[in-house]
Amino acid sequence: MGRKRTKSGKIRLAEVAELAGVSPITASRFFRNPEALSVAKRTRVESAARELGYVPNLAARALASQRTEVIGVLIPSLTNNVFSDVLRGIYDASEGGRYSIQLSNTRYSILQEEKLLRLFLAQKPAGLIVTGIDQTAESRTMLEAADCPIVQIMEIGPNPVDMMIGFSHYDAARAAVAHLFAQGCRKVGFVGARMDPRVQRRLDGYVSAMKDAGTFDQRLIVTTATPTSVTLGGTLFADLLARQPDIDAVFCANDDLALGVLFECRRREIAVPDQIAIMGFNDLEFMASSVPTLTSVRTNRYEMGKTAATMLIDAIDGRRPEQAVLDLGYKVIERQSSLLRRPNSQAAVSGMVAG
Amino acid sequence: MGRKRTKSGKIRLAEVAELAGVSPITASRFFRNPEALSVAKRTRVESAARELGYVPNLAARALASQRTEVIGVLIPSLTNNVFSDVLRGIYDASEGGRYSIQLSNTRYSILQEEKLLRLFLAQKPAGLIVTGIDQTAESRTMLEAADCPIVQIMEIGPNPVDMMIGFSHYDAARAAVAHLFAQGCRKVGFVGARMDPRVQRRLDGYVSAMKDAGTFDQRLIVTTATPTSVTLGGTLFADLLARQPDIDAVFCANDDLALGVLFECRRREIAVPDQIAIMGFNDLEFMASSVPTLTSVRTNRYEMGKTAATMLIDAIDGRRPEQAVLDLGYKVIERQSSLLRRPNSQAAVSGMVAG
DNA sequence: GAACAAAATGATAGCGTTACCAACAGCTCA
DNA sequence: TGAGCTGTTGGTAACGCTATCATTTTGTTC
Repeated sequence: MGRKRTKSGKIRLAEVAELAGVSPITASRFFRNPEALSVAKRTRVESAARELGYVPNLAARALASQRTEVIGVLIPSLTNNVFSDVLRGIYDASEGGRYSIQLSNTRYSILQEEKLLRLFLAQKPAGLIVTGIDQTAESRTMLEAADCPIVQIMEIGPNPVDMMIGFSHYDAARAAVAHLFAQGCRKVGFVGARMDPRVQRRLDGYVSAMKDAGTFDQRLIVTTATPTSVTLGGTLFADLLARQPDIDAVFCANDDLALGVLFECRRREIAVPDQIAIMGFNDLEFMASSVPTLTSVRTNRYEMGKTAATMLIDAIDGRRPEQAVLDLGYKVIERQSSLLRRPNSQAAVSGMVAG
Repeated sequence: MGRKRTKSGKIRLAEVAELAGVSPITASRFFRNPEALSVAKRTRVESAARELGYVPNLAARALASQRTEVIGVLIPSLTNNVFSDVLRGIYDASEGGRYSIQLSNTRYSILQEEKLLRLFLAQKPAGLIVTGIDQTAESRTMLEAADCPIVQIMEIGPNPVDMMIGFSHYDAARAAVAHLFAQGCRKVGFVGARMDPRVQRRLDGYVSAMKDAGTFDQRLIVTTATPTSVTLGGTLFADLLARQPDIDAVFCANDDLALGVLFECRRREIAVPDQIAIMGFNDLEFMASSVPTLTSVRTNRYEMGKTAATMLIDAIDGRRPEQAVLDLGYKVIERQSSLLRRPNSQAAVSGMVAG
């Protein structure tokens, strides 16, 4: 009896095996572990597959092998530029490989995250990338019980579930404030929105640096749970000014806010940096382009995503990374908006950088 | 013989059926079409499933039913704000439903798109969302042969593959230029980057409007294939100025470029809008916040994504939309950067809006 | 060249679900 | 009363692949 196609005319593994003159299971091995075949059969299966245009059926593979080739990614927001850079890194690293990315956004809610986690884990993903270190106890338990590699991204902290890549937002904020102090600023305001755990830790870093310098004042802090935006930066800054007209610098929890502050200064004809210095966080592209250019803390977001996905895939394939926790560091990028007393200093203050 | 669990301890449909006292196939029907069961059995299956914490095995379902519950989404870029808004709409619309989103980015390459399309179609997706109307002939053939609903997003044009949702970039650009003319501008420059098909059509709209007014001059156009950025806006504007110092307006193909132009004007102490009017495209959030505020053309990106996904899911479930092509229109948002002779006019010029 | 180990290959039996068709109950209508 | 519906339920056989273990082939050693 000749080869029999499936109804839909699709090529199955059996057809490839028949053309190659091997058993289906040998053909199957070719796609999973080519080295296990003799060179002769390897070539035969390869050309048979190409000739027939064989495409493996992932559903059948998943059912038979009891695992999927899906990497789940949980991020808080699809809109935030910060995450789109990370995402790009993740997609770039996974491209061309056997694993596909399944993306979901938690909308900055750890309960939503827990729900999605449950959903993901039910599908037995090959690996998982989750944002941050502030999961619910229930999520934490699920993650620890999951039998797949997991990478926590965006920040580092104690007790990683598995692997971890990011940097210390606390330290980065301290470095930012230290830079402003070095420029001669004393009354440094803080403007923050959304106040997710990482922004909160930046605030903590700011508070500790201010306390160290003996210049801490609760009234210098303006925050809101509202999602961040450029417009909001202006609004919050206006609030801050109304309360504390004599501030000499503003540390913004992100660059959008910083841009909003800059615009608000322009509207009010406040000279930047002469009257007020401005500092952002993340170093988005536009920070180097504004007038004046805006000082920020550079974070390696693309690299973070790319490395996270690479580490994860390696771990899935049984190649555990040497160090499970990777600190990608940060770097204060000094620009016009904060250069006061030392206008010619263009040196950068770096955080710890691993790798 | 009692119920026998699978090795992994997972609950299968068979266990649910046994507890409910029905056959597996009846239990299966409960999850796909509850109305087909009698009320008694429906209740029994439902509580059995809940009691056992049953989660369907998607791989088995896909294998048996010969189709997946995956919606493929092909977009050119993960970084571009424009697409992140669209994506958010798509995810919001699909959330909680049975379909999951599989995202890939084509990096603005129609060859990459063709490759990804082939990959996607091999998995028999439930539906497909693709960006734009400029596929390769091969892609077009594959799309037309695909036995799933398809939505083309971002723009509208003739010969939809299936469904289509977007707006006319050509008309939107013409409306933008018309607004500038109405403000008394004559020498309107064009600044564009990346030059993907939609930007190209905006350029075409600009050219046609300029020709209609008899003010067209090839030297007023500065474009590059480089990815867009704020910094690039400044650079391109500088090129334009060097060539045509006497322009009185700039129409930017997107808002990032417009912001870059604004900064460059500030650097050169060019008064906006008095010396040069600026107009962007997309109306990103910061446009309303800059100094001066920036005129732009608002496009309904979130709604586009949300509606596209909703239409697609409806079509998958057999509820075809009344109209296969949806024009979401656009709206010129007049702001300070372009208000010259009629500084108090805040009226908006709208494009055709369907739905 | 026999004995053994290692590498390569194959046969069989599922993986958990749904498609397909058959069977049956309850109802309407003549 | 029974033919003919309609609505509901179940039995059987895939879906296309891989895990497991058995078997064959090849290589190595003395």
